[in-house]
Amino acid sequence: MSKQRKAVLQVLEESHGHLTAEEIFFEVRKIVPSISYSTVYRNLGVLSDEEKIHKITLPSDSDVFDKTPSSHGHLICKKCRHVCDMPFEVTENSLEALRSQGFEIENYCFMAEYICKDCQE
Amino acid sequence: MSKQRKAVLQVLEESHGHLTAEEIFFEVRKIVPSISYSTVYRNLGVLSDEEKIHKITLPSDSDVFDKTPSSHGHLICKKCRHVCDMPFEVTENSLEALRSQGFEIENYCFMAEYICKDCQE
DNA sequence: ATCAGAAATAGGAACCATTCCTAATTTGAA
DNA sequence: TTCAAATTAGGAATGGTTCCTATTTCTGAT
Repeated sequence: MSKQRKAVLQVLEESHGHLTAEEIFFEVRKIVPSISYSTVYRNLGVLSDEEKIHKITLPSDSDVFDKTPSSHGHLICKKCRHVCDMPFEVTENSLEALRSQGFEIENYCFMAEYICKDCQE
Repeated sequence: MSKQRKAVLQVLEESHGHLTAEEIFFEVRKIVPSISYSTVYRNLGVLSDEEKIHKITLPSDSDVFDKTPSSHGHLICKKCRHVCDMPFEVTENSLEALRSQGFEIENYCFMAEYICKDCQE
């Protein structure tokens, strides 16, 4: 694994979990200053394909990359756009319901907007 | 309501329900041949704001516009990219579970990839 | 019916996150 | 060590969507 790819993975794993490509780019530059944007994107793609990380496409926002490789739901604050994970059982129950109706789900994206505690003032 | 906006709404309502802006543009041109792309987009935006239609952002695909105005889940075929609605109870149950955990959901997007019957050969 | 202001339009430029291209460099297996 | 395969940096290109502007079309009060 190239030092660039290693650095991309490291930044994501040492983060709180959800970063945009831009955030990753600026963090990785602290480790590999010469790295280019395209290398960050390519490695995020490779790492997603290898299922070491997970790409999340949010409506009207940049993609976000998640250190947890499997699909799971996300909650995003309508005001500050901060992303957090949805409780595991919620999505698990939905998938179970879909499976029982004959839909073999291979991958999914469940994103819900709410207003987080910090923004509720 | 301008004839352009009326035509955009009409095309969507007479469709099976899920069309991209491009598909809408070409259909609407049969009714109002002079219409421009920007007018289609602007009106899709206005109609979404007025909650007469609903915009769906799909990972790695163009946005899709839905004649059903409220949020609901979607199933998209991994091969042919055809979109259909998720059974209502599935998403309703998930939202209920989130609400019971204190998350007041205002809007959501639930999209699951599967392989539809036609593509399963 | 008239006319002023408001709303909407067509067309095209701009935006911007992401992908693609290419020549040069690095990697790792034998 | 060697050499093909993989990867890189940098920048150009892409493409869906939004924005800009001058012009046209409504609207409704007189």
